[in-house]
Amino acid sequence: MLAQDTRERILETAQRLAQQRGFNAFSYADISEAVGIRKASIHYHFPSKDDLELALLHRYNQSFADALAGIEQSHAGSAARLTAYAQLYRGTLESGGICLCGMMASDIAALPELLRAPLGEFFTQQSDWLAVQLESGRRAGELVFAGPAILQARSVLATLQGALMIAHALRDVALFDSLVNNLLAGVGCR
Amino acid sequence: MLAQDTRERILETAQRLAQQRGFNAFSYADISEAVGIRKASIHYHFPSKDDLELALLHRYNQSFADALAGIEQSHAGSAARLTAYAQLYRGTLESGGICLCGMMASDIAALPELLRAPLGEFFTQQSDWLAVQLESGRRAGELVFAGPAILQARSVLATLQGALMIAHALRDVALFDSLVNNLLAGVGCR
DNA sequence: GACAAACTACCTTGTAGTAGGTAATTTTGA
DNA sequence: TCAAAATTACCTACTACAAGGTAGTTTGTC
Repeated sequence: MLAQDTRERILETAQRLAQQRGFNAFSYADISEAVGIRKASIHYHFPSKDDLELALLHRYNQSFADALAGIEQSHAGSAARLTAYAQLYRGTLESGGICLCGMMASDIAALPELLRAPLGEFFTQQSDWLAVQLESGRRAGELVFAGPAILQARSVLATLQGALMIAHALRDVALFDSLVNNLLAGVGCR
Repeated sequence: MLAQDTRERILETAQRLAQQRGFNAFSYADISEAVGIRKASIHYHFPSKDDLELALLHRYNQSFADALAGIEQSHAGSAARLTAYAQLYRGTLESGGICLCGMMASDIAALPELLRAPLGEFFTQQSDWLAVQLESGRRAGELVFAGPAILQARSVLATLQGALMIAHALRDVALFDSLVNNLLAGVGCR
């Protein structure tokens, strides 16, 4: 088995566990069992848990950047793009977790300081992208909302994160869907 | 010292730590140090951590019920009541934490099953109260929004929880304030 | 032979929880 | 009424276990 393969499987497992349970509720032993290697071998790839968590965040930011680019390529209108964006979150909900960065935001006070920067980047990245979509949608007459697009973007992000968290706790995907519908209707999506 | 006193101080400390760090990031040792009694004495009041966490949730639900009654008594209009409601969350943010139930929602998969019911009650309690305020505000011509009040109420709750979480992670109270302003403006509050 | 990637075997610390004891207070019954 | 019995609220000292992490070794591949 290739090294990159194992490294990737460790990251995948760690991400899944972190999104499902939280950053202080998964262990090297959990990963070890799921991946099928010994605990010490994980330390070979990620010497400390801090290293693993940092890699997790960077990977997540990158995968979201890719997903945003994918949405822009496959969806033309702003309304369609926002809808597709919400589906990204719905996916994590269906696999039993919340947004990795939402989870990290909750757990931040119990995590190493060096995770703050990439976490901040995530929220900035998402808000900025949403603001671009909202603004261009408004200019095209496709969307309707008041005030600065960046403020509306942050509000959309907060609502999605909150909806994800609540729907996760109540194990109610339909609740998430209805909140997303309401949210999109609020910016003029038909 | 009275027993009720010690019990209460344990609960206060545990709540603060849970809101700041999360349910899997505070220990009996942490509480022991803060309260000034031995670890074993906490087990006298709360035999298991499950017992403590359950008591924490019940206490939180009760304190929120009291707070809602207080708002109804001290604030007349729906807009004023919604504003006061948002300030409840702002308080926890300023003391370095998020909503206890928001934190528990994130951590739910790593927590005992018996906490699900009281957690669900919290979200129902809050949504229902918000729906009453929204509906009566709309009838009085004080508020403006489309669709069922209960859906709008859940949306408001999700946004507040999400805003709290993000502002907590970024340590940015001003961000929370701007999101609250935007949220209230969205239902027609002036 | 050199290196990467895994292994076994261990260490230290921190975790919830238990056993048993003690001093002070409260309850009980002749 | 007042001593015996029970209860409360704490303590010291411990257990069992799981956590992250380390040292040194083996295995397989260029």
